[in-house]
Amino acid sequence: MARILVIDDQLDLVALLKDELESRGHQVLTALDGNEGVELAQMEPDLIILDIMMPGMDGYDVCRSIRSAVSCPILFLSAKQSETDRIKGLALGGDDYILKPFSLPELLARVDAHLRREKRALSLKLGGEGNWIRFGSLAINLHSRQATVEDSPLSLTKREFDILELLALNPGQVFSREQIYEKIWGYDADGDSATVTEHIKNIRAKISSIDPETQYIGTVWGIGYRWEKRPGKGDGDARKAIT
Amino acid sequence: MARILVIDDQLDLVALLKDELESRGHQVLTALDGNEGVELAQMEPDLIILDIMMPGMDGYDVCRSIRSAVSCPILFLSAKQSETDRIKGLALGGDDYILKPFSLPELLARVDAHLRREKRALSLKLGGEGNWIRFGSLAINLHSRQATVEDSPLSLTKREFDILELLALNPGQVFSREQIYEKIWGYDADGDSATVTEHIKNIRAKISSIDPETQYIGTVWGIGYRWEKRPGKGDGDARKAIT
DNA sequence: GGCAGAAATCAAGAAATCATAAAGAGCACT
DNA sequence: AGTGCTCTTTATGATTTCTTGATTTCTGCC
Repeated sequence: MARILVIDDQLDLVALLKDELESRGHQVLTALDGNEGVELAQMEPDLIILDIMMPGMDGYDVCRSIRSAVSCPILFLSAKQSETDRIKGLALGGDDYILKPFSLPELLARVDAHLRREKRALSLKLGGEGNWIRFGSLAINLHSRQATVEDSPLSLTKREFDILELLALNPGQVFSREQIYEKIWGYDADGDSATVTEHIKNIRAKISSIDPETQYIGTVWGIGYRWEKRPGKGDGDARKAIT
Repeated sequence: MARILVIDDQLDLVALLKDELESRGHQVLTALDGNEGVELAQMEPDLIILDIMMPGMDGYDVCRSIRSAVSCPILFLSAKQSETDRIKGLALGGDDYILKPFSLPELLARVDAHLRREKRALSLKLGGEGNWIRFGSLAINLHSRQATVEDSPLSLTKREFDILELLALNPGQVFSREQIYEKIWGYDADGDSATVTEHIKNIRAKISSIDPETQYIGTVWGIGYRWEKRPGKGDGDARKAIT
């Protein structure tokens, strides 16, 4: 469901949280110290649970160094009871501050609340239930997972929709096969990113069965694919036109 | 700054919060019971502080009835210490649960944290693309790996883009062929840096097909190439000027 | 003006990457 | 178990890009 990063030097606690969160269907990354945590924060987790008291780089340090790059909610975990500590944590860019020892159900509830909110904020931005997000002649409804081109419905499979969503929601941005694979299959999936190529082909085929004129998904040679904001026509060589 | 709705039947507490929040620049709406709260929630506040124990419609009821319509964060305020109450509040769509009596600075810090997060979530997704770096009439977008000269798109191959990026991001700095080769192909690549020459040629050709007037990439005789901060005109008299 | 070294140009072959097709594996639903 | 759909893998051919070496042009200097 979500990717959660747990950073804590207490092995037993990390194991407990990992178990519980995984049993709820989440993917859990764990780090046993601050440095490792900063590393793993690059994996774009959806939420971070961060212990404050750790040897070496403490939770505050970790938060400081990742906050600018990572926009997900950060939950501090700490035995520090003092009010100033709590305020410090929140002021540094934390989103919640949970006292140790904590109640596991409450922690889980808070995690859910944060994830739910993140999702809410996203869907607010992207349009709610009945809302279609439009990209030129493509329209996507994230809620019903439907897509249309020129108002004709596309019948996309799950993976195809995932890929289309990723590309269309980030118009213009280039994604390598590997990036696409990792984002959709998960960072630890083992498989060949060549399968991405195949899906791209199928998506293109489905789109062009409706609109053969326009090339929506562009190939960036040697790099990957991108959703063309201003799609090129026909057999698609914006390139030639330019050169 | 933000519009905050406070729903609580304790008049003194409401007044206190209103004062504090307003002194921090927020606009504060107040409601003294559940029904009034539901009414005011129509005003699209950015955040709601909601007491649980109120006569008549309690905080849970309020939350239930507005949650579907209001997407902003809801902070529960309650004297109920029990874990199940806290979990209930969070499960109903609340985003935080603060025990009474609370520390005012902490409450304010939490309010800030929630507002900050909301802002973060909104500004983030979708609407990126703004990452064009401009160098005079050249613009480069690292996300989409596109470059334009005088707003006309350049269609560059992978290596060409890499080289252009290296040069343009360090305007004025001279790079030898070997440096360019090493930076882009990797320190352990085996090959002839003469190929750099060829790519430079191609980049120049593509640029001058759009803007034949200006020389962007200068040759530093015996040394290498550099991006001209103040490009020389025409068929390359920049060179003389440089040497 | 002529010379040597450096850079630019050109063309063609080599290498890398992508598109396509086709077949096999996995999965859910009967 | 059988069917149908989706997903994955593999192989092949087509295309683009990169590289290389020969050749020409340019630069700085005598």
